[in-house]
Amino acid sequence: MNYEALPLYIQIAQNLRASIQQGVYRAEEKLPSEHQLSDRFGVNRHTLRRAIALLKDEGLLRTDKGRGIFVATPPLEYPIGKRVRYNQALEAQGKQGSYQLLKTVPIAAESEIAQKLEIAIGDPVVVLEMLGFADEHPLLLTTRYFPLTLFPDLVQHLKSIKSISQLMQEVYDCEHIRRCTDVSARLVRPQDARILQVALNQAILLVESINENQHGQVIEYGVTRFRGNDMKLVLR
Amino acid sequence: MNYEALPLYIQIAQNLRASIQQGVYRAEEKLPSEHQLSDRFGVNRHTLRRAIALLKDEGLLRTDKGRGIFVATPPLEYPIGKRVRYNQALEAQGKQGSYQLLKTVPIAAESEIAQKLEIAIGDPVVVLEMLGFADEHPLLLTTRYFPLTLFPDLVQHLKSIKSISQLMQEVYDCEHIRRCTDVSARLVRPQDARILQVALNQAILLVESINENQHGQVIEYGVTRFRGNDMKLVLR
DNA sequence: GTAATATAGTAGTCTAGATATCTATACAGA
DNA sequence: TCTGTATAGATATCTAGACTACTATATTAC
Repeated sequence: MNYEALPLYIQIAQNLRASIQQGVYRAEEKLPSEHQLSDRFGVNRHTLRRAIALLKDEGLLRTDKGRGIFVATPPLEYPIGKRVRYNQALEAQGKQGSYQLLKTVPIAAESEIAQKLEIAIGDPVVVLEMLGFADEHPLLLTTRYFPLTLFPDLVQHLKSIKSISQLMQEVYDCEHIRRCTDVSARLVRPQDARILQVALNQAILLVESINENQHGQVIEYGVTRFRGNDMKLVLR
Repeated sequence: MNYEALPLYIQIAQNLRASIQQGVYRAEEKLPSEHQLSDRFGVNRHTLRRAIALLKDEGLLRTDKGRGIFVATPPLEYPIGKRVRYNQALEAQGKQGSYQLLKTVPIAAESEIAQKLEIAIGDPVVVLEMLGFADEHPLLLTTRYFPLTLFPDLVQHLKSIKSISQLMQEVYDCEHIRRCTDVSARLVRPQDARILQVALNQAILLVESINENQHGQVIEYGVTRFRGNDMKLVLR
């Protein structure tokens, strides 16, 4: 029996992962091109690409079309405020924390998002990815979708305003009401594990929520991953 | 500008996603083989596989090497409301709920249990361990503590009655109302994994609940472990 | 009848190559 | 100086085919 016969693309991913962790390639540094790397490992370019895909999934690498493969920077870049009520779960416990905005991407709604937000497919939506802290420790990672038709210039406002709830209230005169919340348990995804600073093979709480305003319009669809051991949702 | 020029593998994923949501393929049903699907969509097998990979990532599909592509079973929904009705929730989704009583042990309450049940240390309590099924598949494992002072002869009645809620209602004239529910995520314990028939290193939902009767007396403290992938708590 | 074996069908891996699309740069022309 | 264009190099997508490993089933041997 050949115990070491892991697929090549996994072996290559392990090799590159080690190189990055050992500092052979530093943050934001450009790796050799796919062509060079596939030559170096003696595999086909497609096999190498599969290894790169794994590492992208883990959040270790990032690829820019036409530019190259880069080591991803650990996400500690755009803090936009402190002491924000970033979700009902923390509010329910009267806890507050801080968060960092990791990503702000405008997209066109594909079918699932459109359905959740009750808008048409293709309508403009902004995706936020936020990392929430409690006592300086990463606690949750949330991906939130807001319809841009209801909130024009949301991306602009995000740069200057501290709290999403506050922004909703003050700029758009919009309440932030929970319509529906689904809770399940999952194993942490590799890319989330790094950001949440938990080991692989840890359990997380997966909370899916839909929020609406005072007129019953859906204003947000969000998926939050809580560190399962640290977090206990309390329902009363 | 070509706005519709999404990559083929994304279009195919959307197509299949819609088919699943529309019930063209039902839970646990086998999809056509990769060969057949790539023929149908008129693309290469690799392109199709990429679409399948997307849907596997979303948890919509599952592939078994040598067998085929299958629609993953969507998680059961478990509404959390005031009343506690385990079987009704399942039956609402077309599942037959049933229970197996694994253990019935009368004990004297130690401090934690006494505190949760709001009784004195040493008071008589009965511990139930129950395995809950949905259509013959183990779904949850629950350990429940009932104060025997409120429910004399509970152990006797358990042998003849199927539903705890029903027993409470009919024998003790006692409502079964949710006071407090805590939800977190854990890795399954090895001994639970065997009973729940899940692999080790799987995530489970850990639900801790305290229930009271119509007079505000605590009648139950319970700890339930749900199969995380199969169950979704729904709060509305 | 049962167990071993052959066979067909399935998903997984890997190679090979073509084309598309995006980025950076150099260069020519206004 | 600015702008458009050509070009080289990069990633992204797609096709084609070979081979591996696993599963289910039918067939054969006993």
